[in-house]
Amino acid sequence: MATKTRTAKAPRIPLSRERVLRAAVAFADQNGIASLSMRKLGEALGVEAMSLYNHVANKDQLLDGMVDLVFSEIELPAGADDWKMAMRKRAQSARQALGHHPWAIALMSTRTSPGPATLRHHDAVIGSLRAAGFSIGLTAHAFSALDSYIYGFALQEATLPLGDTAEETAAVAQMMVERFPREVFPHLYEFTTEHVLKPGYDYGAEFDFGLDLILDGLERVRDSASP
Amino acid sequence: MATKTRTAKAPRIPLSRERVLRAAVAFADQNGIASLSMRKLGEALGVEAMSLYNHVANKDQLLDGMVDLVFSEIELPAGADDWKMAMRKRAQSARQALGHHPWAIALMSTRTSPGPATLRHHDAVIGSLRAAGFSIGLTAHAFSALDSYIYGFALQEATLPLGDTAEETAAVAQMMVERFPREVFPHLYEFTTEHVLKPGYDYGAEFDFGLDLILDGLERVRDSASP
DNA sequence: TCTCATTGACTTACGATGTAAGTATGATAT
DNA sequence: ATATCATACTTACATCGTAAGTCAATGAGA
Repeated sequence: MATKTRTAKAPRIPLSRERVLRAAVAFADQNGIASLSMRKLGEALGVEAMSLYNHVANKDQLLDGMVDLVFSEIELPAGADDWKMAMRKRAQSARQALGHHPWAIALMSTRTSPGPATLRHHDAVIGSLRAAGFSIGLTAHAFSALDSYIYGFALQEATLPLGDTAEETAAVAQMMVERFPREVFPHLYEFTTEHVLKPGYDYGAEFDFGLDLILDGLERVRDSASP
Repeated sequence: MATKTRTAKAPRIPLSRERVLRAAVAFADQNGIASLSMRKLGEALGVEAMSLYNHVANKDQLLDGMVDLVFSEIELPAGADDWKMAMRKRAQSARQALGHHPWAIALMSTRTSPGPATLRHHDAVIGSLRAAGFSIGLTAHAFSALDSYIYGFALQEATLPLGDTAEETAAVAQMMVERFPREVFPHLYEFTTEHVLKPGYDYGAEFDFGLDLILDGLERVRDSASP
């Protein structure tokens, strides 16, 4: 009876804010953000719910930290690339990160205090544009347009019911045809049956089209502003 | 002792799905979506929580209905306008509706079954583009680009802490300068202090810039595709 | 080596939440 | 007057976030 309780257990890696946040992200990825509770997160970490409060002030701060962790996954614009390539890469990286964590978009829209990774990301984006000769005003335009597009696209992607496999697509098609009666929504009907549900269609591919539209437009505006 | 209980009360307007949804939207507008509960919504309607379940299947369906109600506020593209004007008007109307109900963006990203008003909106947008000579494929591009931008902008606007009044702005400025140390985030620092926090700046005005970027780009693509 | 402060995990408890199940009431139809 | 039916109310339960208090392990100073 050397020690009293809980002996012979695993040596117990101590918790940390980092570990808590990573576990929360993994949990939300698997089970959805709606079913993330402090108790279940504790369970996933082999710990009681209240222990988590030693590392995050409350659940809201946990959610803040999760969003920031997702932002930290986004590639910063590389100084080596020209601005267009740098923006394209970081946009695609952002889409990828938000695609891996579809719950992040919902969180972003309710949380108003950005974390350090988010701020670093924004700082790098602004720096990249400024270095490419964008005036402050035009940088604001570009930043707003690009980020709106990126987040909005991620939102639509998260919302779209289109599955990955062929069976999923078929099931979705069935549901859509039922919900979009040809007489009531003729254009939507044609659009989905003739295009979106056709075998080769991949909504993700739409991303680059809109992105290039914005990038080309920005380039044109920049060049016409400072000849 | 003619009747037994609850006599002499107001004649009691009966509940309806419509009335429940409208009350829910009003509640969320005033108190935020996070504090909307079935009990509080019932209270706002002078009714017990469980009575609401006679008109909505569960809370999720209530949220679905709320999103659809917001969509019903968005102006449909008018057939009389040329496509660009029609798209501009509906985009501005959408931004306005989402601005009035900032919680809607968060809901949109978690709800995958669009309601009738949402479908009607999409049908009208697709119809407007098709009528303007956009091919189905280009309509998909346009739809994706425009809606991504619109929702993303609304998301950013909902997230941005910038207040409306001068005092609010000052308070935000104070907070930002503290959180954005010049040495750590030099570009962000310059950007906020030199531009965003300057008296005349209004983030909402950025909307039209990006919108026109996309609309002009779409027009160019359409005209070069079918000469 | 012993002592003791500190850290971080555990226990208990409370009010609030979504909603299943059952009950009562008032309006309408016969 | 009676029966039917829609709709509101009551009760109950599992789960939630988290305040407050307890207890054990750790590391420093003597």
